Amino acid sequence: MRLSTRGHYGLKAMFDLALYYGKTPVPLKAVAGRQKLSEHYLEQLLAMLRRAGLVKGVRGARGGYILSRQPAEITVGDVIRALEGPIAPVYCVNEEEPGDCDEADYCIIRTVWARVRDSIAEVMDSISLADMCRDASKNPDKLI
Amino acid sequence: MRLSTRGHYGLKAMFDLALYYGKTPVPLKAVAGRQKLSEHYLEQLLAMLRRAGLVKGVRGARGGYILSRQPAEITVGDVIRALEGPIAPVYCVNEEEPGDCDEADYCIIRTVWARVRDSIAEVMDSISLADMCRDASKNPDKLI
DNA sequence: TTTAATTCCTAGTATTTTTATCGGAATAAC
DNA sequence: GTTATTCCGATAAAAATACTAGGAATTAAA
Repeated sequence: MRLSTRGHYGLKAMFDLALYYGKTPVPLKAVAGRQKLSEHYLEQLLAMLRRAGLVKGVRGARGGYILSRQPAEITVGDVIRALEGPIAPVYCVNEEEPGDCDEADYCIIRTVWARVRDSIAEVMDSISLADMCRDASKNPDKLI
Repeated sequence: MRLSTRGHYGLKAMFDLALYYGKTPVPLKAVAGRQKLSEHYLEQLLAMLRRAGLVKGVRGARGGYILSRQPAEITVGDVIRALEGPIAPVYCVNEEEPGDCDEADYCIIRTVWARVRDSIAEVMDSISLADMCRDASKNPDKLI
């Protein structure tokens, strides 16, 4: 039950952008520097987030990235789905197009994974970037 | 957020053993045949489950595997931890020995993953093999 | 109009993890 | 002693992950 670094780094980046929401675009380099991530790698993650409609890129000097919606309108679930695909502990309980357990046997197992999936989705969908910023402002140590 | 096939196959095997609990040992070949899994691969999973103390191997002719505790005493969480390691969406919120996010920054992220972890663990720890057998007996179609 | 800062794009590659496969030794029932 | 089985260690193939590299396109500002 591991997230890949895509999800982890991607959420860091989105949180970073949320903290700067409403200001000038944030250059990739700034995010990568603060989060100590490879620029090139992070760039790919931001491309995925852009294609998913979660961020916008502003090209040219003084460009950077900005969230395409308000932080309150973007959840952890949005970010993770953009980077890791639909939430699904196993293929047969995929949120979008559940693969078919060709044999209809043993599907008690499937109900277990469905409960796990729902529980993950519920948590992720209930936390917005704005929630995270609010928590951060209560603990200044944890700010950037 | 994917489980590897180890967890998926392993839970299938444990459920299979639970359905035969109290009877003669179940040979690997029988489990593999019913679940349509590679014998050799399943053997490795059962070795992991044995080392974790969840099953016992009975060697020799008429041997096989049996659960080492009653199905009510074994949860999905036990099985998954034995096969996939401690539940942890990311290394820094590992259930057992959380890796240290050397930089103390951005750890709002960590609280998010901790909530995800707890929610997964809560579901997995609340479902026992006995619960699954009970559900199965209500839906005879889903029995072996 | 040049320069510098930046996103955007495509491709490649090294590493790690996953998913097996193989062959045989040890054990025990019949 | 034969057969059915677990147990063990090694290896290999496949897939995913995590990154690296280089350069084209775009834009602000000097």
